[in-house]
Amino acid sequence: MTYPRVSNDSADKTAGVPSSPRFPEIEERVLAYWAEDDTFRASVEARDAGTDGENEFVFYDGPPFANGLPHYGHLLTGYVKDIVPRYQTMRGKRVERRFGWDTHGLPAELEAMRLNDIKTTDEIVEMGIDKFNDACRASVLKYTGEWRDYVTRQARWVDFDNDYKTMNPEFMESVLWAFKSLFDKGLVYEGFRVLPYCWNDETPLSNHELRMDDDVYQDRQDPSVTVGFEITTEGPFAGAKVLIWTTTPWTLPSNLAVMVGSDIDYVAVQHDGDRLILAEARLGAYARELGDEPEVVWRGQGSDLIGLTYAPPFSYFADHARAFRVVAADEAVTTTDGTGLVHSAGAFGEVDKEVTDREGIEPVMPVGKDGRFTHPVAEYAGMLVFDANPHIIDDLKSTGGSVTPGTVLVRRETYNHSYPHCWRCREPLIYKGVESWFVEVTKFKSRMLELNEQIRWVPEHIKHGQFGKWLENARDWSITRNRFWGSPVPVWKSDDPAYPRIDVYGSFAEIERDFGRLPLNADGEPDLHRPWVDDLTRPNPDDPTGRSTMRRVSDVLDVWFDSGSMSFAQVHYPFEDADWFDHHFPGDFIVEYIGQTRGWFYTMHVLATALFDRPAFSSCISHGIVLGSDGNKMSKSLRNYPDVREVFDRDGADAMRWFLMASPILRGGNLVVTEQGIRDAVRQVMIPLWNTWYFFSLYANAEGYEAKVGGPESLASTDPLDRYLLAKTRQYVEKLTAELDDYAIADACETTRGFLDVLTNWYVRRSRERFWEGRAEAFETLAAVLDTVCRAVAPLLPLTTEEVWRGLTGGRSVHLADWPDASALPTDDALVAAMDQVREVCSATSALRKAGGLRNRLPLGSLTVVVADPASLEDFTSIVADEVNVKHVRLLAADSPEAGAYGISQRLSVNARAAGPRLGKDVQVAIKASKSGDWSVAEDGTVTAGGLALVEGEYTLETVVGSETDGTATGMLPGGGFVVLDTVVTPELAEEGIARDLVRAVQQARRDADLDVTDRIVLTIGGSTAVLGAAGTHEDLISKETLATSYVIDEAAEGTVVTVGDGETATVTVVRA
RNA sequence: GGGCCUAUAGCUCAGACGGUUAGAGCACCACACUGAUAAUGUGGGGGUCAGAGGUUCAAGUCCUCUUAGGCCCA
Repeated sequence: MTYPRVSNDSADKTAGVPSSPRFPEIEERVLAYWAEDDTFRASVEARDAGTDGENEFVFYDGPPFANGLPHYGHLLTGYVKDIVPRYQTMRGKRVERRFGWDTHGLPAELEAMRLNDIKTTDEIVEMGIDKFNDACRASVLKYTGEWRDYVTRQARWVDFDNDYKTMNPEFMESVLWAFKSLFDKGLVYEGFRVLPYCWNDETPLSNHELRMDDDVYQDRQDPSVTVGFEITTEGPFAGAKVLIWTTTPWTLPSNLAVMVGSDIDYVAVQHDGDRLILAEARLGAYARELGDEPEVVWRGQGSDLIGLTYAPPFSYFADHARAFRVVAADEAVTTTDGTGLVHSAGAFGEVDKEVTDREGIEPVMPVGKDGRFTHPVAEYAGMLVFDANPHIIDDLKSTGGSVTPGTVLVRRETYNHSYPHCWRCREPLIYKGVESWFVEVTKFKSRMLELNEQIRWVPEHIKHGQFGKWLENARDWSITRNRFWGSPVPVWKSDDPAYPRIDVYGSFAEIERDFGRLPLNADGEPDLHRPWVDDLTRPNPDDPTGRSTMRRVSDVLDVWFDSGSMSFAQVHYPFEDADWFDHHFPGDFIVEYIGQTRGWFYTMHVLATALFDRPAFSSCISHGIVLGSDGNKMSKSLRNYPDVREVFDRDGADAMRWFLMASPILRGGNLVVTEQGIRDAVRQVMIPLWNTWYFFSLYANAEGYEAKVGGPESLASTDPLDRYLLAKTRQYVEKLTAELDDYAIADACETTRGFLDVLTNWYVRRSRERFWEGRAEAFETLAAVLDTVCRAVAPLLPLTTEEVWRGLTGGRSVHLADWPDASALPTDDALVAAMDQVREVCSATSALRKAGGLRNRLPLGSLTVVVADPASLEDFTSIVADEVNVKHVRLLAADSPEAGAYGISQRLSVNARAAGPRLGKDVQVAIKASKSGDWSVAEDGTVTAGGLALVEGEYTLETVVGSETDGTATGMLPGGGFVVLDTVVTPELAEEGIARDLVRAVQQARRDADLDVTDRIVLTIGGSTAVLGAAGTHEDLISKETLATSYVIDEAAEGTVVTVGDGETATVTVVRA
């Protein structure tokens, strides 16, 4: 037993290579071997980093937030994160791969709140921030073990021991450094911003959280009101009323302005003694109140109204500076609903805030963090804003409470609309202004766009599409959250506005310098988390009275600030490894799903631009979204996707890898996960590869042959099939290398699938006999190709190729091997082209047999192949003869007289690409003529079609052959030329056909008897006269093919009854010799 | 409402520069082949290339609009 030379199979070593492998079991054994052998570490360390890391390929792991188990999306990304580094490693690069964990943020806090059954931030404070943050820490670490299991099982090589976590003090110190650096560059400021806000959870939500679930937007019924505000500007409009419409009546006490569109047409109409102003386009919608043909007393545009002042609907902020004016907001005002005039409540809407800022109006905030009204809105104080709506409407109707006289309620109704709800508590959100610190992204946006030009995006359209557009519209980034579990905002402020001072810290050392100590947690370790960092206070140095204190602002940083910092924070830059970082930035490669264009890709790019004036990464694959088997988002409750562990156990990690990597998802499309698709990967790729290996081992073992992979014999065969395979392998490796260099992983899979098809369904099938004969050059060739293919496919099927390659070579690991050198393989494009033509010849001949009802085992006399260059096929006539089972193959030149004799007619086809530009419109005439037969060839060879002379190159003339004549059948070849099959069945041929049928019957009997391929047999054949005759004539053939050492022909023999030839009956008996 | 992507066989997708008979894999049917194969080969059915208009001698391909889906933004 020579093969497998090494196997991880602890079972019977003498069993050889299994013909029907159980891939998941093989995978488990390979994984165990890797773990024991520490192959991953060896593969990294086998490559030298080079001077200043010039030989390193830098990969950044985008940190997942591990608050649940990995799903297909994570696995998909993980496979890409494995393939590219594996490939680069084999190309000779040193590729460190550190796993990263995103640990901070609201999801962790919410999980901790759920586990501790608390609902509000007050309860968190009550519980103790230290205890709460301990709970957060525990919750984010809860799944790390499972993640490691899944990632290991999927055969992703990544360093878990030397990982990074965003909550580690070193990481957080680098984050502080980043904040301080931005502050020092003048790129950080404190401001006030409107965000979606959950009053129940007492937290603003990021856009990301807003869209956490599909059902965040739910239909909701809200009251909607149309209210008129009285104009106070002296002049023609005095006393008229501007009509506004809102679905949030509770924002009316905070009204600060009315927005109009400058170019929108407005009218004033007379109604019950009032003049009401609204958009002309909205008159119809108010017919109920205003009548079908209201009396229009004024017409104009929004620009005519701008600057008018009005009495605010409520008197709470009556003296507010610069407020209660009609202002322009062309981008925000439409006439699709409402009145064409929009009320602006400053801090309760994004557009509202933008407009009031522009107009220099300070926002007001009479709503507390719990969503209840506060001072000065006395009538509704303590009421949740939604609960206050009916009271506010009642007061508007009766002009009661603090409603300003002159304000009128024109209409009240209920309004159904899609409204955002908190993804966690399902309560309706409000928009609310909150204090926040910002990175002034707008200041360096143009530089971000410039640096984006240096990034290679896959797919390419992301660069100027989704990512580029997002950059163009970048707004300042709100980086603080009024929460608990996160990196602290390293800002200390004086608590007395009379003595203002702000200190920003960028390191432990700076903190220790000013506070005399480090923030220490309960275990006495330096810890930048709350509450420890909050404990650091000191007297305000700028306060001569000594009474005011420097206190940290209570916010923590947005988690995206953490993950955007990973490139430098994972190595504790600039406190350690500053030199290393300098040579490893930007990173060479990152990959995540397309949504990260506004997440991780974006925050990495923002911070890299602002801090280093460089992009953070050179190449980025941005893949699509994985969908369930029904085309919808994967959902646990719908059970619309196969269980990950079940797939690992049943089909294996390589099958799943192939399915995902070969799919359109890496070109930016979406992917529907189906079990069928995963099984197809096994069938189309893994089994062909494995069976080629099994085939090799079967015959090499039978022969006791050991191939010398890598030796001079490997590529030395002169056999045409071997030379063809080697040349084809070279083409394959060249193509694959180019594709992987381009990150075109799906293309690489398709290329591989096509190559394996040639390998197994042409080379191996056509070479069976030579292997059976034990031909050394065949073994050497196939071994060399298997070695090459294993190495080339190793990144795409790391587990399967490992088992095959080690079994073939006895080496330590295919992943320690070098990427195959295509240039070492013979190049012979002509040979490859000739073989492709040979396959066409066989294909065409098979079709003729099929049409003529001539079964394949029946030998035929001859096949004539008529092609342009018959010499190129000379080496392959025996292959053709064997493949299509004919006695002789004749090659004829297409222009030879004899070939002409087969021709029935000629066909003219016009090459439109060549003739079109010259002939213009007439080319259509020529084409039509060529099809209808209205063309001719003159004596001198001039071709005329439809009366138009064609010049050389504008047409091709082909000989067309008929389907059948007596005793022959003819068929066209796709690339030009044709084949002529001699269909005459002589008695000799018929007899040999029967003999072949007998061989087949005996082989089946051998199998049925469970004989080994090398077992010798005693064979007895009986049957009709024709059968006995064939068995006698072809005794040599039959006994050789079936390994019969004893060969008996006995008319009366009993045995398995089979039908052979043209309805003849035979009996065969097979006994092991 | 805006931006990007997608729309080709029952399914999943290819289709440089526009070139006149639009391909592949899977699935289906028939036949053949099979001592490596869970296969394979041959043939067959299956297409208004989402729709409409335009440019052109010629459009699946280029332009405009529309429709549907996805992603993002508002």
